[in-house]
Amino acid sequence: MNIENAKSQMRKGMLEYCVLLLLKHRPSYASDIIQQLKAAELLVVEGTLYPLLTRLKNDGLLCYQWQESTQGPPRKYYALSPEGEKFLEGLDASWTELANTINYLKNIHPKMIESK
Amino acid sequence: MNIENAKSQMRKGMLEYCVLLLLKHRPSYASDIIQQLKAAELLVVEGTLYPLLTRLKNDGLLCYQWQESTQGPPRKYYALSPEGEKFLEGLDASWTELANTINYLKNIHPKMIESK
DNA sequence: TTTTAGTACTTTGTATTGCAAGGTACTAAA
DNA sequence: TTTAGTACCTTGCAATACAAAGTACTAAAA
Repeated sequence: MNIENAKSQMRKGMLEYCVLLLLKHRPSYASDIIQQLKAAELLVVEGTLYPLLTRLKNDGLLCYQWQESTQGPPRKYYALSPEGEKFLEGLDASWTELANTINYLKNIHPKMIESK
Repeated sequence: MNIENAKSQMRKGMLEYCVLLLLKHRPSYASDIIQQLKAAELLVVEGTLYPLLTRLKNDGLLCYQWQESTQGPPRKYYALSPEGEKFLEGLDASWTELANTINYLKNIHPKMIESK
């Protein structure tokens, strides 16, 4: 077990949330999403993102539109569906809950040690 | 895809961090850890925790000691090894980074939409 | 024309790991 | 001797991140 693996594990599950957050603000295509996440210091690769987008689309959370590009093959622009927006609200709540839990665990008062 | 599954995915990778955080403050045995995490509103089950503890021990991050119990079978108390403490510091950094990333994504200014 | 480079989407195979379910074993009370 | 409580452990399945390889379109270079 190395720290990189651990970080990768941490990203798991968060990716879905991050992608939905991005798409809420701007419909994007896969390569664009990867660039945006990279800018936010979250590394993702194609083999991770494409299946994720397909999954979210199959679940009705995303829809897409093909769009011509002046420099290369056409792009698949994904955007949140109404269900996707609702789902994202749920994830927002889950994220807040998880962040609270971790902050709580990080701040367990040293007293707990003595109470043992 | 339902919200429960998504929440479960979010917990992935965080569990390891949470368990190490708990053990930093107090050596504990598995059932105790489950109770503590439950109190922090993070659900974990035996089938998840036991393999996790074994993994962390095999990686040299945890060590344990058997201890008699007055009411039942003996308990395996786990505690952080020196490597485990270092590892936890790395996870602290990763967590902070991830939390920053997500907060950044949550607060992307609407201007980004126009700048496209 | 053919080749090369760039961009973009997709699939396959592997490894990790959360979790449900079932199992073992010890203690103590009914 | 049976039942209940506590604790540890294992097996099998499903989800999914990722590496790697593949397809296809455009445009510029040879």
